[in-house]
Amino acid sequence: MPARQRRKAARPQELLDAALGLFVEKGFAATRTEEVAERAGVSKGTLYLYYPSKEDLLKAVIAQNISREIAESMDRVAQHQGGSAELLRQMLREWWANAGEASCGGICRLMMSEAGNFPALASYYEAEVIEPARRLWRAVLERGIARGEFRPMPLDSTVAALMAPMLFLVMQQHTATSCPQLASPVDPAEVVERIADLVLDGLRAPAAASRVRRA
Amino acid sequence: MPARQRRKAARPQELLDAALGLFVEKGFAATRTEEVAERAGVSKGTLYLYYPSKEDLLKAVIAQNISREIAESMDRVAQHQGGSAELLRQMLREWWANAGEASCGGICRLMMSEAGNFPALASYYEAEVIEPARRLWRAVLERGIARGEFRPMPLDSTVAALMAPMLFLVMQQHTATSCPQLASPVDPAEVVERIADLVLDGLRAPAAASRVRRA
Amino acid sequence: MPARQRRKAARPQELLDAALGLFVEKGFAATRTEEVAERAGVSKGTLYLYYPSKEDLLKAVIAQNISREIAESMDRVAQHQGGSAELLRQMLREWWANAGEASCGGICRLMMSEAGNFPALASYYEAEVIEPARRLWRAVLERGIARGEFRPMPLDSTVAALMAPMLFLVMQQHTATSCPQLASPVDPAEVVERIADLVLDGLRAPAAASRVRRA
Amino acid sequence: MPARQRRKAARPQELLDAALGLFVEKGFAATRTEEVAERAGVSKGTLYLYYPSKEDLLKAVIAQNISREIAESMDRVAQHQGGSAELLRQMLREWWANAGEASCGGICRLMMSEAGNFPALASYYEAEVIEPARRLWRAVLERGIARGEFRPMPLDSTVAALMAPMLFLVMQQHTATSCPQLASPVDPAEVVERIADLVLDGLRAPAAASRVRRA
DNA sequence: CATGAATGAGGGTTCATTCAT
DNA sequence: TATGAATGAACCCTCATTCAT
Repeated sequence: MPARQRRKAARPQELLDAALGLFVEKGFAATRTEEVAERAGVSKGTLYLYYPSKEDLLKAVIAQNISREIAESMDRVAQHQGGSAELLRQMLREWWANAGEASCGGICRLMMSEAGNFPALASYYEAEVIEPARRLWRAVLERGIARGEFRPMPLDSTVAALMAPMLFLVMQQHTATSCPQLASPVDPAEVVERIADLVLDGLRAPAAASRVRRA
Repeated sequence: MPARQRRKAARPQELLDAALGLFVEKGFAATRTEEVAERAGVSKGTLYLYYPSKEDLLKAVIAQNISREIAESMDRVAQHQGGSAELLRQMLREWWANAGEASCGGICRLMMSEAGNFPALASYYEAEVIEPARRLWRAVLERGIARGEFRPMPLDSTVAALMAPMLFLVMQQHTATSCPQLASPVDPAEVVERIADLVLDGLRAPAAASRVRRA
Repeated sequence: MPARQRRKAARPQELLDAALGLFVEKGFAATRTEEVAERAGVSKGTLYLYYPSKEDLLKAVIAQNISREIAESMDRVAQHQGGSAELLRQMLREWWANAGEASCGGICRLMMSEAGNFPALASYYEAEVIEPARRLWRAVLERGIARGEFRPMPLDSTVAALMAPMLFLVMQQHTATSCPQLASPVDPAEVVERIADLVLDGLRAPAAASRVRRA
Repeated sequence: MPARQRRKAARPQELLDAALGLFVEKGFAATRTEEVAERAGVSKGTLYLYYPSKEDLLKAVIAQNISREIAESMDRVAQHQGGSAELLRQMLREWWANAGEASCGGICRLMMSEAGNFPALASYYEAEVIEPARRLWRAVLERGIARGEFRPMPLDSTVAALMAPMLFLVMQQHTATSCPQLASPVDPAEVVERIADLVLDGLRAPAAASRVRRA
């Protein structure tokens, strides 16, 4: 494969990475297309060979980066053996590990800012990211209930109650990248553990809970 | 006071209200100064008689709107009589009532998007809003521990674990205003109750907790 | 009336005049909006206070300049007293006087180049300019036939045969403004007379013609 | 000659044909070089192997297409036997047949739009196309006068008066290709006949004309 | 010769900001 | 003080042209 073609094949991903970084750091509006091109090591015009507009670039950034991560998490959950409490704690940790450090958190933040200006993008995000994630968490809760490990509970509100703090943490983490003043004063990983401690007490089936406490 | 002067005295607040609404609906970058002036019922030029730039307007919006709400919440907590669990649940509800429906949620969202571009603003926000809020929650936890109602716990991470879901909910609520696709499928007030249920189980002192369960 | 308002009232016409001149000299695509603004004595941004886009500016240029001239010519024809041959000759002269020296010729030329790119504009031009002009010429011919001055004839094709050379002359004249190489080597006014002679009198050999003249 | 070389030899003409078609349909400015290449079945870069710039391509298009057609017409005239009136009518028809349906009309239109932006091209066009055409028409008139078929006349203005409507018709015809709204409502071929009738026969009232005819 | 990825100057358009009235 | 016409820097995007392969 000639060098030129190798470059061409790599371009879209290089541009997406550059765009992701800048959109997440500075916001969509505050990022100039020329900066994206520069960070990707190409000229302004080249960007437009791959993405027809700045908005399409944003769509591609979101489309590409998120669906994949969600899908991977779902796989891991499906294969879990063992207690549901441990599974849930692991999911919390894993989400943090993925989203907190990878791009996902930045994208959540981006969507929260830009959704109003790009309704089509918001619909896509809701359908491809948020809803699958909800199903993922719901599956874990149902598993726990079915196995008698979790007490019966209203599923939808519990799912929301579990996702909310995690989503905030990943957004906060990415905000801190470009704005250290707003960084969490405690290590977010520790907060994740604390969240797990708190909610697992509330989720456990009463019998199990008392047994644990007595131990 | 003649009507003209009353108008003049009210101008800054009218401009701030207009700016708050628009910044929160559309984002800072997507809001034009002319729109702000129009919503406030003045001309484009008049805006600049009161605020020297769009950025200064943003600062004033944040400065004005938040500190007040935080201060009011702190007052209510200081005056509470009764159980700490109930106090905490009430704080969660109250925050939701205030922030979810008033402007505070929109400002959180705004800060999360714009902090990177306005570091000075972020510092101000951290010092005047976030840190006081943390002190407020910490005070409640310390009260509960001191009264034997809550078990001993790592305070900082618990505060973060409590604030995170609430902050997410208010941001989500305000996102939904301009983007219905991203609205929560469950009533956020219900999610607040569910959060309270979950974390209070985890916070209660063991003795108290087991007593509750046995009952 | 304050000076500022007087300026504002005059702006649209100043911009239209500047745009007409430049579009006609250089063509639509080759004219930069900044040039139009400069010729009108304002800055680039000001143009957009009056016309929302370059294309709308072109529409306004055409709408404004032509309909008026056509309407005036129709008036003059309606009021003519005397022989139809002389009326027709006078119309040819007048069209040349108006169109050849005023803006109309430039606009014909502009339409011929740009019609394909702006179909809506072409429809407007056909309905508001071309068709009224056809009616004007047709009216003259019908008048002559009714009065026994002209022989019966196929009207539509005769109208086309009369308009064609005149339209060419005005376009040529305006081309010559920006391109002297293509100027007519004979005075177009003389060509107009010659056209009148030909169509009124024929190309026949002197013998036949002189017999006619003697009559 | 191997196929490859035949292809290579044909390239310039294929490019010129493609360019002619597009320039005439959309105008010079609105045609992208890539479109020309695509229509000619080559890549963008290849175009530049044959023509050093878009402008040079335009020059070649004009140079190539017109001179040839003019030359052919002149030949036919020189060989004509018979009456000058019939010769002239035949020339009108032939011009229409050639120019109206072939490329010449499009090029006239193109020159009229672009002459101002390309003075060198205009000079070339004047010298190679317009002036020879004038000589052609003048020769026909002189022939008629010499044979006593046409009355003496001012030659230059008569030539202009004859060419003007024909040039307009071919331009209009080509405008109609890309803009049906501006198409002539009468068949141009019919208009050509009418032009011939008029200029050969006059617009006079039947009385005058019949006297002539009787002679 | 042929390709097509890459370039970057240039132009249309927006909008925060100014200032004459 | 209030207005709103005017400004012009900045940005998105296009496309003629180049050049490594």
